[in-house]
Amino acid sequence: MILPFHERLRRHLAIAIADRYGVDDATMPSIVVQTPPDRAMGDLAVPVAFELAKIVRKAPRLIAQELAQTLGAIDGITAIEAAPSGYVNFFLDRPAFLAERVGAPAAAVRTAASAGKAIVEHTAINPNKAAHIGHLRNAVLGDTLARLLRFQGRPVEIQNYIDDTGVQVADIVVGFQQLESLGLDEVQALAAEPRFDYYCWDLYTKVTAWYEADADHLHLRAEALHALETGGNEMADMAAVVAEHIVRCHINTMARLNVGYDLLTWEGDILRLQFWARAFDLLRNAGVMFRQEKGKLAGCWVIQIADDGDSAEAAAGEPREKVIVRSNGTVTYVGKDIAYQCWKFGLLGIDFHYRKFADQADGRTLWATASDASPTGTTAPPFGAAATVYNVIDTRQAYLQQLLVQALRAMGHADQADRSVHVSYEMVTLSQQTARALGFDQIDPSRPFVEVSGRKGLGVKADDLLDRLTDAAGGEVAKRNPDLPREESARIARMIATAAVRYFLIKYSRMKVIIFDIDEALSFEGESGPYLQYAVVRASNIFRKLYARTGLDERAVAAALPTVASDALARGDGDDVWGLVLEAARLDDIVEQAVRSLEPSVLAKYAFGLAQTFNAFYHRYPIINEADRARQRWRAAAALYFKAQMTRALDLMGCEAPSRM
RNA sequence: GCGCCCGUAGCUCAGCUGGAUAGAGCAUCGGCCUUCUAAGCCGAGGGUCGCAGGUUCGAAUCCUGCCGGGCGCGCCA
Repeated sequence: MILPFHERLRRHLAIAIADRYGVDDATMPSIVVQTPPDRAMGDLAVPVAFELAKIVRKAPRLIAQELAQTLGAIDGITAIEAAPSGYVNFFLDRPAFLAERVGAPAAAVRTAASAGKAIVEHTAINPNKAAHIGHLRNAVLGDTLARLLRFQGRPVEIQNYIDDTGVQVADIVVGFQQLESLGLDEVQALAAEPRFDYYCWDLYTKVTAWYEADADHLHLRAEALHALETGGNEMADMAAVVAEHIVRCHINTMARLNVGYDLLTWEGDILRLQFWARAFDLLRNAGVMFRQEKGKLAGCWVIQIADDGDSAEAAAGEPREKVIVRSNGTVTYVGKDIAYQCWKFGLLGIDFHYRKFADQADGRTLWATASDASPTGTTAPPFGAAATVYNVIDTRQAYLQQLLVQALRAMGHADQADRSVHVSYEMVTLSQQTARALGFDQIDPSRPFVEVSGRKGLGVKADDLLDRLTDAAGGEVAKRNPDLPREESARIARMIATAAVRYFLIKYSRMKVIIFDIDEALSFEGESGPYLQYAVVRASNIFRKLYARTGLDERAVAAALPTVASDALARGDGDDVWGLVLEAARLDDIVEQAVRSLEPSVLAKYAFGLAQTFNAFYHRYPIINEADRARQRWRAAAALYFKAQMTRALDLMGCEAPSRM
């Protein structure tokens, strides 16, 4: 909508209410604009008469009637009716509304860019094994959020944190050395092979079992971890090889889902560039962090936790403290995270060096942090220093994220604390059936689901899932479109697989545990990504034929509309056609709502409903064979508008609309 | 023990800042392919919105307390 229609309506109503009832700004009830359940009732509905009933001491029905009279003519609105129930209902000027939108460029940018840059951090998979469906939920949520923000005109920077110096990578190094007896060169050669991430997936499982078999083995992990943090040794070199190659595997997997990034932030660089030392000073000088001298945490640097609940410590009369620097001088995960978060807001006063990491399919360059200045002299765009930071991390880390915000606030950065958003979401688990199908027999049948575990190798690998979906989609495409060149058919199969996965992971609200069932995920019917794509394909087919037959093109359809009178959109007969138009017009509001609630599922549900509306329209109102030219044009215009809006919705979900399927 | 999340149809889930008869997909049953691709459409059955109170003209939605399930609370990340 060019000028938010609801806002204009609210203003008119506020004036009318003030005029008629003498209600001033202070007592003015909030005016909610909603959609009536039935198109015949109206296009917009306002229940404000219920609120006013209290103030004015009159029946809502009467108030609604009086408001409808008082309002008078409003541009773009053809009728105002007071429903017996007490609602005030508005009818839009249907032909004008549609004519204005058909063929119009992408929806208007609403949020001013002045809101500042947003950083969205997502994915952050430990670079020691293949990505699984749990990781996909994170990436898809983050990527969709980034697209939604960009749609609103917000500058967005997508970062992917790479924990290349953590225990998980250390475990793989231990595995190579202890279990496979491989040296650096051999690992290097192995890493260059395809599916290195799959190889490590299995190795990781073996190492875990090896630790469990003998607890003495664990000291080797500690050794490796220390070597990784120190750097400049064979273990660290091997870890670097592993991490670099696994990250490339992850990037390729994500690219299959149209997920891309702007920057990879390597933990190793945070360590080498002394980001932590800087954050340490800031925390200490602000008095947030101090050295504990007594008790069991003696020798640690800790921060006190604002804890209103009663933890074991609080019950014992001890203040709750979180260790930031261990007594052996190493920094914890929380410490590194605080440093990173500070850098994201530009509070550290120092920056990374950068290197080009890869070129991505959409043309964007993927950069990575570096510890040394680039010898080639390529200059990277400015990174960090955001106004808002969205961290997409599962809900199990809610406590840590809360801590991070507390630390920022305690350091005196209340503003940044307020703009640190934890986009939390529930985990992806496996259905009993799917876990069994994967060959896991040690499953407790009394539990509602089976938790995915990278350590145990229990999970559906992302690439396996995508392969299966692509195969299935390819078969369907070939069956329906035997004349399609193989290459084209493969391209479409990929689009369908992507949409199937992305939609599946987006349709649940964030705080719902997804119990992944392979058969359900493989379905292309009903509420699924392919269903949405199919609706667009049907619309495309209409226009391919219509243009060929009539010589009209999109422009001609749009241009001819304002002069064509028809009951195709009239109240009564035209309700269905108009219903499609109005539904398609809601995209902007939906995006707004999805961002406000950080809930991409809102967009998914809307898109599905819109596709359903179109499919019903499609079956009832023929276009090509419609003899009445005026009707044909208005219907074509409605379908055209649907196609444009649905394509935008798909794009926001990271999905493409195939030409055929 | 404390904190957070979930509880709506047989199953999986929507239900926007409280508002017009509680919706969808899957599953079941019954229709629709000489007419824009049936990955579709139309119809039927199926719900004490976990339970009990409270606020309100009005509660699936807000508040309180229970019940059931999940997760988190480390010198791990």
